Amino acid sequence: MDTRAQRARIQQLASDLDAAYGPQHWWPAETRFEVLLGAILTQNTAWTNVERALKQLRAVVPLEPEPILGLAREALAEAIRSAGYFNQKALRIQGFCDWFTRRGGFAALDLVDTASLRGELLAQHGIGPETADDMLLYAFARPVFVVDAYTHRLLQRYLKHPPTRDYETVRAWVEAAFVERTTAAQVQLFNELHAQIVRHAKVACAKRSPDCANCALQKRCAQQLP
DNA sequence: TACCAGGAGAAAA
DNA sequence: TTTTCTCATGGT
Repeated sequence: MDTRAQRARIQQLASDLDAAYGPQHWWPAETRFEVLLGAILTQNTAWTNVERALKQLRAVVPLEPEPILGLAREALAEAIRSAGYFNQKALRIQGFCDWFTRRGGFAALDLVDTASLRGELLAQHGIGPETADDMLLYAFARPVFVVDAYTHRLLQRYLKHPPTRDYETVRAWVEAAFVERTTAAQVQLFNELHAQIVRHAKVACAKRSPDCANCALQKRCAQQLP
């Protein structure tokens, strides 16, 4: 599939998902900093368990970097137990909070260009590409598309012959398909597109099931995988 | 009981 | 460089 056709197909996919599911109102959080916390807590974890962890943590300290840094590592881990991987995530959250405060918080980070900020986020222990892009898109309103396991699965079905599952390559495909839009429009579109892909994975193209009978994208989906 | 969930890092091959 | 292992709770 040539680049132009691929772009058109990704644009069609975004249009189909938007028609099928509409606005998803992501990211569910009361503050921008909660988005950052949630991005770490949700790593390989169902969101319902993240909500429990955030509720428990909020009962212990305000969801802000300094109070969280003031907690003992064990106390933080216990508070976020329900999100799973609690020892790892406690370490990651406090490391991230330390960087965030040293860097001057949102006031300073909002002034950093997107590529540099992404590099800084990826340099933090426990912040991989998906988590960094969650943060960039949903907390910093940067025009970055978040690739997840659902995205790989959906594009495999939708693009017929995807040449790669490489994170950066897939991210570049999707971002390139909307490069002519304004930054604000890209942020809005990537916000909904990622959320709608997650929504779609949950309600229709369930897991690895090859059955697309109830799929909202059935008409144009190239699925029909063996 | 087994599998999966809004991953990432370290170790092994 | 690529693959495999580990981390861990809660829902289905």
